[in-house]
Amino acid sequence: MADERRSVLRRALRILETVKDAGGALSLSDISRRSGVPLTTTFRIAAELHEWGALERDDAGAYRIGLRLWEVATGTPRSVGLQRVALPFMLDLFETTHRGVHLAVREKDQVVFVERFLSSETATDRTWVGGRYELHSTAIGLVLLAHAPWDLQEEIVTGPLTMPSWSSPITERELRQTLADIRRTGYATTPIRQEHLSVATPIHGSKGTVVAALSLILPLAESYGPRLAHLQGTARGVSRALGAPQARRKDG
Amino acid sequence: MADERRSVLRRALRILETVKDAGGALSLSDISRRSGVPLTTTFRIAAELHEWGALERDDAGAYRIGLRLWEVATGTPRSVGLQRVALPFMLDLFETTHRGVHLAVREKDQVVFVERFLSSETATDRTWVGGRYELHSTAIGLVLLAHAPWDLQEEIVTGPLTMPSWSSPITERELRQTLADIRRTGYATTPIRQEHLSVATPIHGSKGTVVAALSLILPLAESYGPRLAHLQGTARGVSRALGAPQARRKDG
DNA sequence: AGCTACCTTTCCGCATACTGGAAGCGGGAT
DNA sequence: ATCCCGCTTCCAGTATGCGGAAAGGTAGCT
Repeated sequence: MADERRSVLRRALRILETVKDAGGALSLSDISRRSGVPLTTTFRIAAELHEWGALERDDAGAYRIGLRLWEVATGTPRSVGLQRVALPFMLDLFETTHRGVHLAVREKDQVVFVERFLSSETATDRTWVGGRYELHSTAIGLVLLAHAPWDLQEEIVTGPLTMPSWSSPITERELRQTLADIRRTGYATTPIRQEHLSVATPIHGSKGTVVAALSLILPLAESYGPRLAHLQGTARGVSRALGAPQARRKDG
Repeated sequence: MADERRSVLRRALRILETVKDAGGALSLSDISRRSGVPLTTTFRIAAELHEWGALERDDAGAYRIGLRLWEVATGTPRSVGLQRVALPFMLDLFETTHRGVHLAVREKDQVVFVERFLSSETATDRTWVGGRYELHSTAIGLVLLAHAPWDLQEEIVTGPLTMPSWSSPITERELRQTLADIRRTGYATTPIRQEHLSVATPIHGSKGTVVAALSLILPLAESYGPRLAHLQGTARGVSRALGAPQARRKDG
């Protein structure tokens, strides 16, 4: 908050995010309190956002995210564009395996889930579409990290490696080794809450670089060999549909 | 352009929309030209949007809609919220009928498609998710119009009733009758390009009002009776999942 | 009814944050 | 080597956004 300069635009975006984070509808005063933007200013900006359609008001007058903003977001190449291509492949994988399927991309130093299907047994999964998570603590994030720009990898590898409570800690050395293994073998695995195993593999874009990752959640008991082949086949299918070069091995 | 007062926010939103409408990535100068915002100003605003994540830059430096904006749009109740609830019902309907299925809501005087599945034979369909269309020229729009606020209905009914080229013109009197019929029978039909028939029915929200509509695209030759029952059953399922009161008939 | 409490909206003088032309930079084409 | 086009930085002027104060609204309580 300290270094955040004043600016209508920044405040407007903060207001949008505040409303989004609330989940439901928010009153004007609520927005003002939660965002830290003075009430009068919130009023003015919210009114403008409402006029345009980025915010809507329900019958009680409370604000929520507007359809027009969603329409614009419909044009996001890395989420909607990717999702549109990947959906049929994911559905196919889901129907044949009946295991949780996740599709994610990297946004800076985090992983963002773009689409997912949950099997009944993994329905307790805490992730959600549009949510952000650490790169180094899940298989899907590790795949994305292993193919991220070198300086980002260094930054994360040498940074604090906090892990989920149910997972064992990891050292810098181990993580480096893990990332190298992922690049070599083409897939990553991580246990999930001592009951399941997440297996993830990269998806390549038209320039051959890794643009996303696909993962499958399996019961720990199940051997993952056959599923991995299926997962990788699906990922290859998506990559091909995205126009990826058919090279045998290509890292970005 | 004349009455549109200057304002960073308005210009920022216009820039976002310009980038969205372009479909792909746009250079800074392109954004400036297309949006009519002076180059320097475009530069400043685009930089701010980029910093926040509402815009991204590809490797050529061109701008496209950013993931962060999409994340915020993930919290849009009327599209994503509705879609999340309706998806399984729609998939079920699609799998049993193998006909095009559309889900749409009303935004002011237009219909916006929120989700759809196309059968192979209706793949030439010109609509797209996030697209806007006239309320009075499709079955799904007519359903939404029939349950819209009275003054909006009046405005449209008495306004210019332009129709798609392949469709026959309609008079004010006919349209009023059509809307009344829709409210009475609970569904609407319109022919689509002389080959198909669109059948649509309303979806009710937790307050009993019509919040969306569902449609099915059938070959004109096929009798729509059985499909209509299926469609209405699906719509009832979605309404129930949205917490709609189980009333036999309730108009909003 | 009257009172209180809270939320929304309007008002307005102040000054700050936005503006956009001009000029400098860089890179690709002729 | 020169031109052209697009991106970025600079800067002085002022339009535009700012936010406290006070006026409407509405709901709940005594």
